Formats: sequence, structure tokens, C-alpha cells
Amino acid sequence: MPFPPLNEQLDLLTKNTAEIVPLIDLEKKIQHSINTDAPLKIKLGADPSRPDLHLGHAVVLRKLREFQELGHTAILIIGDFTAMIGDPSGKSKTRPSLSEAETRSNGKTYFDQASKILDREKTVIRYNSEWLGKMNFSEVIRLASKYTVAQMLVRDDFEKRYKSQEPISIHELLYPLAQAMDSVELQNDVELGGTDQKFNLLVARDIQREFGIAFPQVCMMMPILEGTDGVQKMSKSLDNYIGFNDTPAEMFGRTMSIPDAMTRNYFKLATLLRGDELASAITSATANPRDAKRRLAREIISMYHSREAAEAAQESFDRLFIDKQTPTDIETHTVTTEKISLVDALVQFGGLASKSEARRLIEQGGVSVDEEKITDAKTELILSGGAKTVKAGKRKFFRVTKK
RNA sequence: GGGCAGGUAGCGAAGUGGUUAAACGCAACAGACUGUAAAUCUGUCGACUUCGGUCUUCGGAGGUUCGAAUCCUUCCCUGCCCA
Repeated sequence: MPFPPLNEQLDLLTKNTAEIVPLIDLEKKIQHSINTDAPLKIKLGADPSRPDLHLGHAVVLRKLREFQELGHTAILIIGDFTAMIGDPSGKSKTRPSLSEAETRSNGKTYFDQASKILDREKTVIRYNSEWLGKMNFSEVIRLASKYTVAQMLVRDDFEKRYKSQEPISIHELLYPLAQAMDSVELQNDVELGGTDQKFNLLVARDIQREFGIAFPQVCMMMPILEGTDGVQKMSKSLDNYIGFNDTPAEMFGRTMSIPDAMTRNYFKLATLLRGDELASAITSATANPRDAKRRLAREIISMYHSREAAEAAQESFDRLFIDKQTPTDIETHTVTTEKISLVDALVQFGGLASKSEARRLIEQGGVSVDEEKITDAKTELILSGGAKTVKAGKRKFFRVTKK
């Protein structure tokens, strides 16, 4: 199958990117690929220490998918070896090193989730322990000699930590070099990443050249999708994410909770809407933020679940939050006794951490039983009269019944 | 190797012998308000409780004291400066 013409490829690929360094090289690479009828090798690094993918990852994965659709080769690097270091970006501290079995299974999980976006059959998977694990100490020294401390400290987070007198371990400085070796090994033409990966990607480009690769990789940075708090990068540790594996109900709720101002960005980066559809969705975001967000939630759920699931999720959300009714599908727990204290029930079934917390919640008016607000922490649930429906806080519901 | 400064609840940060379960800020949770939010206001935010209290916390381990996050010893960790 011949590759599409240069302009067509460039049009698609440059959309929704934050930065391409250097753009001219991307053009040359694509032209060369067309001339020689050989696909480009596109690298994307995956961190197997956190195998739960979310919409933030989707932005980059979809770019990779576009490359696949144009006929290029997508290579997913599972960073099982680099996971021993942990990308020192942001606030993350040292991560526990994973066992080989764990990285393997995490890598598989990662790939399974990524397959919701990528073409599974056409994706090449490589584990970087394959080559990094074989490097001996003198090779590491040789690699380390290619970069200077001053160059490393250019990186934002290193500089910040250095200036604010926070510890930086030597091995953290090795992270960018280690992942650059992935690029040396693969001899990939393009590397994808978020803008937060810019430094790492550029190091890889430099190191490729150091190792004699004449035409080093083009670095393509995708915009970072802010989390549901609308401020910080979407990440699991900040609990501001919408995960590929979240239930439709969770997705709906989390989407509705993003700040209004983020809606257009989410439409652009997290949905498949393009062209006129995208434009009208964005317009409606200002006119009618709530309904725009409901649409957004449906679009997202449709991608990861189905149209039907999206409709259903919206129905129960509307019922719960807009009409303020009790949802229909509540988990029922059975107990063997005639009665159970409300506090105990909340801890056992409501997911509260302690009895104190349960008491607090009750005393603050956050709990109701059968639609009736309870403020006495000593309340007992008498189950002889049938099941009791408990609402704890805004969204926790459960039902208790006697066996 | 030497000197100095630190390690306090999810995070940041007060507190240097006694109403200190530990100020304050952020985050979180609940209530009010709303358009699902956000913003704002109010409350909560170690555990257990018969709601009177009780118990466990301030890097770890010992010790002094009627009493310690606060003093001493020792160990661990971090940053800075000097060598």
C-alpha cells in the first residue's frame, strides 16, 4: 500500500501537537519514507509502574494511532528497566522497583488498555530491559560521558529541586540517558511524548547522534491534558484522572466535575470529534456548559465503552444529580442480624475508613436512610421491616437487608 | 573527615518542658447555594467511646522529668558550607 502524499500526512500529523522539533526533519523523514516506500519507526515510551491508563495517555496514543493509519510502524517501549529508576519528573519520588513478573504483567495490562486506541496487530512491543539490562558498567560510563551535569540541570524539575536544595540522586540523572538508549537501540525516526517529556526526547535525539545515527529522531510533543481539577496534569496519583478502565458511571461523574473552562480542551484532546462537529461542540460549551459537558461525557464513554453505556450512564447521572433521586442499581448487602448500627453499616458497606468518620458524616447531615436525613450517630438500622437504603455523602448508596 | 541547618498529621508549615491531638495554609470530606461543577459561606478533618472520657502520634531506639514534639544519648535520613 503506497503512503499518502506528504501534505496529507503532514496535515494530519501536525494537528493537536504542541511542538515538533524540528518540523523540517519530519517533512524530510516522511518524504524519504515515501520515496523509499519504507515506513517510519515511531517510538512511544510506556511506564509500566503505573499501568492504569487515562485520558492523558490517550492524547499521545492517538497520535501514535494516526501514524499507524498512515502506514508507519508504531513501537511501544515498555520501560521495565527504566521503571527501576522512575521518571523523576514532577514530584514523584523514588519508586519501588518492580519484580520482573510484575513488569511483565503490568506491561501486558498497559498494552491491553492501549489497544483500545492502537491497532493491536500492528503494534510492536519491546521491553527495554532487553538491551539496558545487558549494558555493563563501562558501557554505562561511556553513555554517561556524553552528557554534562549542566545539561541535565537545564531540565526544569532538576533545576527546581537543585535550587530548592532537595535531593537528586545520581541515578535519576541517568533516567534521560537510559531512555535515550532506547532510541539508539531502535533507531526510530520519531518519538512521541507529552510536553513534559520534551527534555527526555531531546536528550534521546542528541544521544542518537552521539552513537552515530546520522538522521536522529524527530521529537513530537503533545499537549498535556489537565486533570479533572482543571489545573494539574492528569495523573492517577493526584486522583484527577478519567481512566480507560473506569466504569461508565465513574467516567460520567468525573467528566461532569471538570471546570467549565476545560470543556473545549477536553473536546479537542479527549474525543474523536473533528471539523464542524468539534467546532459546534466547542461553541455549545460556552452557551450551555452543563449540556456541553454531558455531551462530552457521552463522547468519552462511547470511545471506551459503547454508545449504549454512555446513554445509560447519562440517565442515571441525571436521575441522581439533576433530579436528585435514588439510583436504581444499588449494591445490596445482607447481614444475619435483626439490626445493625448505622455507624457499623457505613464502615462495612459504605467504604468509610473509621467509625469516627462515620459518626462525623452522620452528625454533619451527610447520611440519610430511606430518603430521611439522620443526624443521630447512635441510630440503629432495624431490618425486620425490610431492606434499608442508605445514602452517604453525595454519591455513595447501598442497601442493607436481613438474610 | 569537619562545621551548620533540618526530619512535625495527605502535603506545606508553626510550635523549643505543662489546657498541644498539636496553630495556620492547601488538599480532602460534609452541609448551604447552584447549572454537574467552579466560586462563596459553614462545619469536619488520629483512633475508640456508654459522649463523661480513654488510647496512640511529632525520623528510629533508649534516657532525664510529676510531666517531652520540646532536654540528654545514640542511630538513620536530607540539604548547605569547608576540606
